[in-house]
Amino acid sequence: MRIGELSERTGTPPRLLRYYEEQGLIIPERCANGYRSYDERLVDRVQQIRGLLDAGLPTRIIKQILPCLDKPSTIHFPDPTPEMLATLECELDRMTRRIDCLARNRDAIAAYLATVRGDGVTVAEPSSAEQDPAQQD
Amino acid sequence: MRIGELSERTGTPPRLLRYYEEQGLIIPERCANGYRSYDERLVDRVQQIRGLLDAGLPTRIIKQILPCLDKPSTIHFPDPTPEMLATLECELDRMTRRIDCLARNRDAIAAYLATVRGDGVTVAEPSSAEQDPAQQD
DNA sequence: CTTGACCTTCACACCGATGTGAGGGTTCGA
DNA sequence: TCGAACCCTCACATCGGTGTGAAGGTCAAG
Repeated sequence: MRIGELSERTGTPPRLLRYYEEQGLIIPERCANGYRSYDERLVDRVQQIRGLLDAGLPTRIIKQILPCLDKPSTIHFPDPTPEMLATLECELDRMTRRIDCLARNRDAIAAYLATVRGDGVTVAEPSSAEQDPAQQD
Repeated sequence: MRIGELSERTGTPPRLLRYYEEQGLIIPERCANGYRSYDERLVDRVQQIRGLLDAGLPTRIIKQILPCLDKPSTIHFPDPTPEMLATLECELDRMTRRIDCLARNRDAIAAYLATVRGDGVTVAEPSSAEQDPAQQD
């Protein structure tokens, strides 16, 4: 598919698709006329990229971890250098910390919302601290 | 404490502490000589801010959600407007999506690392897909 | 053939988070 | 009293992700 279609299907401006390419995150084919030609799988990949960018990872890092995340076979990466592994471990760690931070704050927001909505208890008075755990997301 | 100590204790450059103040995220006292004076609790708060920033939230949003996250009493916020609640729900949602994305990719990285490290299986050959689920974080 | 929708590259601009430095005041110890 | 180590404000620079426009090539439909 060409850039317009990928743009629509991923909700990503063409400019950004070119930017991601420039950063080495995706590598489209080229048609005879110079147009970019994207593989179907790049739809998912682009959404993955956007998600990671939104979560605060820079393209430099995303580029490093993407090759390890290809679904087909889990081991797309023949010869990972030790420093590569170290980088991955480091990022693994950072991501875990991010997740913890987000989860903690999300839960706090959820609790706040549950409280102000008066889900069984009428605001103020931090006395009892139990009710049904129906806060599924 | 003054800005230097807070800076050291949070690993945050003084410039950023001033920036966070400018953005309304923290509001230090002022000594007679004009120096900023930070409350002990701001150590945690600053770290929380940094975590959220690192997780991709802009200061504008952090400023909105911080008041709902004060530990002492969960209901620091007397009169939340409906649009405020809508904002919070929206952010709750975004954070959940971020968490999902991060968790998914983190797990994939962990799986990759487990594989290349040869944790019981010797690389290549994507044949069997089971081993002990000992990937606790 | 022309028009319009699509694509190309290039370049400049914006915004938010952060770095850095100038110019100047305060405090404390030598 | 002097110097070092703080602090202040102000302002400009950088960097990454993104927006936008100019100048031009390709292609299908009228």
